[in-house]
Amino acid sequence: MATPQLTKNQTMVMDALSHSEGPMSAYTILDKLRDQGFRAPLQVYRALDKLLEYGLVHRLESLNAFVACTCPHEHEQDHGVTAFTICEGCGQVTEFHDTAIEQRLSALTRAQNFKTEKTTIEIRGHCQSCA
Amino acid sequence: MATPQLTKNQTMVMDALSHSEGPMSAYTILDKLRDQGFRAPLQVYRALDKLLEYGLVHRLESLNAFVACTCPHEHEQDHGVTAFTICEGCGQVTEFHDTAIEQRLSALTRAQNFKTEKTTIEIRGHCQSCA
DNA sequence: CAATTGATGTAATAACATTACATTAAAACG
DNA sequence: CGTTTTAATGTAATGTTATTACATCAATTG
Ligand SMILES: [Zn+2]
Ligand SMILES: [Zn+2]
Ligand SMILES: [Zn+2]
Ligand SMILES: [Zn+2]
Repeated sequence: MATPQLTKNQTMVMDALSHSEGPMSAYTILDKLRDQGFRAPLQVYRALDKLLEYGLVHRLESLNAFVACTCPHEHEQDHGVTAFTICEGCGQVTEFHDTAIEQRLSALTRAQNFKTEKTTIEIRGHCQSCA
Repeated sequence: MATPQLTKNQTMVMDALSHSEGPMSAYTILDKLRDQGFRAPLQVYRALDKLLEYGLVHRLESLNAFVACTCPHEHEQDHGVTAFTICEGCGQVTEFHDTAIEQRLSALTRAQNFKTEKTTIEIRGHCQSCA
């Protein structure tokens, strides 16, 4: 699915995430955008839903927060299994992809006849600077 | 860390999870235990904190819910990386462990000098029956 | 027994997310 | 162009998940 032109609200949320150092919760995004006219959580959640659908943003399940995708390649379609390291010290999030992991998980789920739709891999710990 | 004797509240929460078909949210557990004297969320959350610490229970980040550990071996200590398949259809959760995944993740995090404390792997999709 | 530590009870509040309904903007079509 | 349809937005209310604060009680320790 090619990414369509973003709407006004989608663009504002995307910009907020892109310019952020780390992940932000929906309510943090809302606060950042209040002086640009945002009033209600739903404005953020609706924009996030689309951005997630387009693959421009990822949700971090263990933080209830969102980050802009840092994949180098374009977001034309699904970019396979995405994994993250998340530093408890500085909040830094690093996105990475690994085909070995992907293939191993694929083999394991195939063995139990499980049809995968979405895979979450989040590694909490401390980065080099915060160790 | 050897698992100490469970307290009254911890035992009730553990039993509720053990006898449940699938994962339960903290508030669902609270409702199940109301007629056994539970009144407030904190009674559940405090018990869950301990059960998680002892490795008897796992938290599913993508569901905000909890399941009893189904590991065959005893819970004397950390049982490495735990992964789950979660069926969107019937709610069935399957816990599994794989050293290949564990080693690959270990290599990847070591490469970025990241010190792992907790790893979350959750695979959402449909089980064989619900495919 | 006094002091400390761990567990519990209760209320209030914070943080995260969705439902419902009205309105407006954009796209598709004759 | 005007009509129909679809997508996006605005707003309020509510639902769900989790924590803070403070008082009490029980078990352990010296
Ligand atoms: Zn990405
Ligand atoms: Zn750090
Ligand atoms: Zn387990
Ligand atoms: Zn199923």
